[in-house]
Amino acid sequence: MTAPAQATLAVSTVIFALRSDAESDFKTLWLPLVRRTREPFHGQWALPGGGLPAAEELATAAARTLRGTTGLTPKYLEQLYTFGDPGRSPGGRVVSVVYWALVESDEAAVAEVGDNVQWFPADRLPELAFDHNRIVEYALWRLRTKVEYSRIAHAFLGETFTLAQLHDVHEAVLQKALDPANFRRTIESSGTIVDTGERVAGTRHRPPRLYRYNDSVRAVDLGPLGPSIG
Amino acid sequence: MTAPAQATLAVSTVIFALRSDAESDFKTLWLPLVRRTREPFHGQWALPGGGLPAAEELATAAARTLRGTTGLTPKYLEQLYTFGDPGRSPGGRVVSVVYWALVESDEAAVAEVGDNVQWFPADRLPELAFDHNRIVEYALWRLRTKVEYSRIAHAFLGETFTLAQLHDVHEAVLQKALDPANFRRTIESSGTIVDTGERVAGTRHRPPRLYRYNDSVRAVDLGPLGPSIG
DNA sequence: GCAAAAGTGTTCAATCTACACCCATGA
DNA sequence: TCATGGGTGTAGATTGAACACTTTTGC
Repeated sequence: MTAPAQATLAVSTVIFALRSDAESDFKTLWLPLVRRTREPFHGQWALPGGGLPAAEELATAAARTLRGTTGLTPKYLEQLYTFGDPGRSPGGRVVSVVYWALVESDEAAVAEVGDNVQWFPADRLPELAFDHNRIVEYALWRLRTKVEYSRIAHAFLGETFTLAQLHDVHEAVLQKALDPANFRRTIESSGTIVDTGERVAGTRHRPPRLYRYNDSVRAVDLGPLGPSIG
Repeated sequence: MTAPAQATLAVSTVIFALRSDAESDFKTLWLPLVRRTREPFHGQWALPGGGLPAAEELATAAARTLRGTTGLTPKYLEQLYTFGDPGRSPGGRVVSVVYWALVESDEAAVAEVGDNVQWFPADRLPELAFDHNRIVEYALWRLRTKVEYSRIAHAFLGETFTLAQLHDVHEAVLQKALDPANFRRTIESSGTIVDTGERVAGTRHRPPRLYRYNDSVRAVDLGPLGPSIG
């Protein structure tokens, strides 16, 4: 008997950014997809990714893919799940280690990047190649769950940010209104942000404080594996 | 240039059971390890597992390994993490998809199984092969975290159980005392267990009720991927 | 002063925690 | 009837949601 071919190993990444959306009061989640240039699923949209180079870390491969697709660097990157059903890829088994990432929401970067890369709103995706629709749904669930108990929303923002901006990010991700007063107290008492002492000038109302993320609490978000994940 | 060999895919499983322990008031967590019969790490203890057969589901491979090692069937099985550092295995890269499982704590089954399989207390392990000590630590963290917000502890018990038994499992996993009165109310109001109407006779005190796990809430434990995982 | 958003205070209800106490059985 | 664990009640503390209110700026 002939030994069946070993499964192929691939790394894919679900990349989230926030963007203003004409169809919604909230900002909404967007993600970049790449058009497949060969079979199977030729011409359909798929998650960015590819085979795993022999000497590359899994997380590094995910970050490289992300940079190659969007030109951006992930502000947050975490392993999501490994999908390996024998039938998920017609024509040869592929086991995909999937990561999910948050990137800073620069409006310019979320524009069209090229013919074969395009950003889509996460809740209005076309039919994707392979089982990628299911993967994105799971990534969305993880993002929404984690935003509630962890403090990762700042990854959508720049180095410093106002509480109102962070508030808007939480609202956009969770798709529900959050009381600004209670939100402020919850975040402040969590110790995850630090007052920079600066304020934003030039608004036509009371100038808000600028905060910075407190790096010393990051490890908690990921559990024991945290420190080793970029 | 020669293309470097593709990484090898393996599936390993961290298997937890509860067992009485002379050195502790609580029951403690034990897990089975297998002695390696070849290099690398020849003679050292390692997590049960092996290469992924070409046509086998990941979770099925984990369950098969579990059965082969312990003769038991998992009451709970979930993917833990995929470990793929290029340097984690001397002599050829191995990417390991690791599962964790809970099995019913039959004292007999947790006895010595053979020369090359042995159960160890989870917090007093020898130095294991590869990065397996780190993997077990992560699995322990996941188990303890998940017992608090999910209701998986019943997987250590039989079909029916008393609240005192479930209480003892929680105490053993979390390694701290839990008020029996409050524990009862928390579990009862969660809707995860159902009163069978039966009681345990023959105790020399008030006979406790027997409960059964409520299957209809299981899906919540695993999120959107739940239903497809055995 | 006025509009607008920043930021604070306060109330009420829900939940958690600790612990007192009653119940049902075997010996 | 007593010892033992099963099971219930309840007061106080903590947390969370709702919303009125005060502050600080630009115009």
